[in-house]
Formats: sequence, C-alpha cells, structure tokens
Amino acid sequence: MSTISPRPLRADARRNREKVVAAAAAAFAESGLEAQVEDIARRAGVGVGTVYRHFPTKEALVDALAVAHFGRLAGMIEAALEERGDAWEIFSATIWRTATAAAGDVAWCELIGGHPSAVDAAASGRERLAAATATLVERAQRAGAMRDDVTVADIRTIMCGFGHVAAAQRAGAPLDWKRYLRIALDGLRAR
Amino acid sequence: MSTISPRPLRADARRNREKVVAAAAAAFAESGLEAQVEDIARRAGVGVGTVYRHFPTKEALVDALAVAHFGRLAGMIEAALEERGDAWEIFSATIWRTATAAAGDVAWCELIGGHPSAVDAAASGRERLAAATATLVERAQRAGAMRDDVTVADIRTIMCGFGHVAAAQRAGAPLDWKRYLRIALDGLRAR
DNA sequence: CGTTAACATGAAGATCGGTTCCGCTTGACG
DNA sequence: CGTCAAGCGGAACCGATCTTCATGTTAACG
Repeated sequence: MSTISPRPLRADARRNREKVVAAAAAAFAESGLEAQVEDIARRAGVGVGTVYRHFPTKEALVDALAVAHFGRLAGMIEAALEERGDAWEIFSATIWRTATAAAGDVAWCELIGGHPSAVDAAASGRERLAAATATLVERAQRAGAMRDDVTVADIRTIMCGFGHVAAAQRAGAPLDWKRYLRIALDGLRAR
Repeated sequence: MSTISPRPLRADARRNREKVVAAAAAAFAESGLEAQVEDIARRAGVGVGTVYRHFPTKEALVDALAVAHFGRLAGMIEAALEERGDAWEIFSATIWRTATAAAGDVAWCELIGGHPSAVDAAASGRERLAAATATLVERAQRAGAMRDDVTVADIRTIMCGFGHVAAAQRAGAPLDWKRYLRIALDGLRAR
C-alpha cells in the first residue's frame, strides 16, 4: 500500500529536502534529539520555514530518523542471520557491531535508550529488529552458549542501558560503554 | 565549618520549608526531575514564591535532593562494610538493596542514571559512595568471587544503566530492571 | 518569454516553564 | 495591643523553542 504521489517534487524542493535530512542527521548525531530546528536549518543552508515545509513537525523529523536508524539496526541483525559459524561468536560480534555503529551518534544512542518519542513511527523497524534478534538468541542458546532464561526483552533492556551509557559518555560522563557491553555480554553467557 | 545562622527561622517559615521539601521529594519521585515548580508548590500548599524563598532555584532543590539520595546510598554501602560473611553475597545483596530503594523513585533513578545537573552538590556523597564501593569490590575480588578486572568505575557504569532502565520502566517502557541487574551482576562474577 | 503554482524565507506568534516582585499577611517581641 | 521585619502569594515577566504566515522567489511548462 504505497502512497500515490499526486505531484512529483520540484527539483529544488527535492534538493532542499535532502539537505534538510542530511543536516538533521548531522545535528542530531552531534547534539542528540534536543538539537534545535534552527540549527538544522542553518546547517542545511535553508530557512526554518523550509524545514517545516518538508516535515510538519520536529517530531516528524525525529521519526524519520528513528525509522532509518532502527531499519539499519534490523538490517545488521538480519545480515548476521546469514552467517555461519559459532553461534555465540556471531551473536556477540553482531551486538558489538551494532553498538559501535550507534555509539558515534548521540541521537541514535538516545533512540536505543528508549526515548519516548518516535517510538511509534519506528515500530515496524523495531519489530524486524526483535524478530531477527530472537532468532540470533535462540541459536546461541541451542549451541549452549547463552543462558536459557534470556529473552529478546532482556537484550532490549541491556541495549537500552547501553544507549544511555553511550549517550552520557559522549556528553562527557566518565563512563565506558565498551566496559558496559563486555560485562553485560558476559552476564548473558551460559556458565 | 558550620554556617552561623544570623537569624533563626520563623516558626511558620520552618514549617513551610519542610512542606516544600516533602512536596518536592514526592513530586520528583513521581514525575522525575522535570517535575514543575508549580506542582511542587501546589502539593506543599504554598505559592511558588514560597518555594523560591527557601530555594533560590529549582536546581538548588534538586541539589538538596541529590545530596540526600547519594548520602543515603553511601550509608547503605558503608553499612554493608560492617557485615561479615561471604563477600559476594554481601556485595550482590547490597547492590540489590540500593537498587530496590532507588527503583521506586523516578528522580533517584535519574540521578543515578547520571543526569548532568546536581552532580556537583552531591559530590561528597558520591565520593563516599565510591570509596565504600571500592572496598566492597575489593573484598569480593579477594574472595575470588568477582572478576579481577572490575573497577568501581564499572559499578558506576552498570548502575548508571540501571538508573535509566528503572526510570524508563517506571515511565511505562516494557523493561525490567530486575532482569537487568541479574544479568549485570552475573557479568561481574568470576568465571 | 509569460504565467502560475510550488516553494523559500525569517520575522512574528504561541507556548511552556522557571523566576521575579510588589502588595498583603503574620509571627515575634516589647 | 501595636509595631514591623520576615514571610507569603501568585500574577506578571522572561528566555528559550517550536510553529505559523505573509511576502518574495523560482522551477515548470506552453
């Protein structure tokens, strides 16, 4: 059910839209979700009005970003499902890979951390993410490498904590998300 | 170096101050640090002006709360140092105890989670907390029950994640701070 | 080239939450 | 009881942000 686009976007409008999206991604990555619309407009080299022409609300912009980020995460996990080899290795390497990707982007960390907004729009991405993760977890458990009582919800919880730690670290807190992950992953492992 | 109080507080003023402190604690516990001054005043049954008479700033109010909370945490850890018995048992039971105490109070969770503000005022509490925790960790390691590479900073990181997870859970997120703690503590344990 | 609908702009508007301040009230004290 | 400084109330103020809108600009198309 793709939406029919009654009118194709004008050339300059399309260009500006892309500039806005890129600027928003950069601003959010650097300052987190509280980045200001005016800053985004400035980075994009357009007026705030233009931002609002393409996205009715700042939240819509965040939503778009959330969809992209969660989609990317889902893609990474789904790709891991194709890999062959030690199930625990695949699982932990995948977690590290996704965490490393997210850690450099404050907004991404905040979204993973479970920021209330934008959750709805990214719902389908979250679904895919959860489904793929469930398979990954199951395989690790079948291999006897992961505690049997672990569920996808636990992974989500762990990653929620990760997002917060990573965001805080980037904001200057004396924390270390890599230490966090090492400990958490060890906690997931079978004894 | 106790501050000399040039004028003892008037009776009604002292009463009001206490009401404000209690109301603030309740409001913050329920709504987190973003609880509004007006709400605090309403709960206390006073005007906002009265709140500001006793605390020059909302931040000062948060600071006072932070000092109290971190002091309480430090007290709990210090009390644990007096206990005799299995070092790991003492350590993990203490973590559970502190976490359980904090989990019912959104603001407390947020403070543990590392909310930027109020950190300075509670510095001494944090110091005590860190010192006592260091001893607890060291003992658990001497007993061979905790991984040798774990440091106080790791505990702080873990608890930072805990604070966020617990706060999010209280805000309605489908998370479980107990599961989080179980996994994290297992990750700290020696293999 | 002319027409026009789409688009861009950024100052002004709306809102929200912390903070101030002035007029009124009240506890303290002789 | 009278005086008055301390204390109180809460409407008004202020700064920060998101959002709108009236006006000017430009791509698209014949």
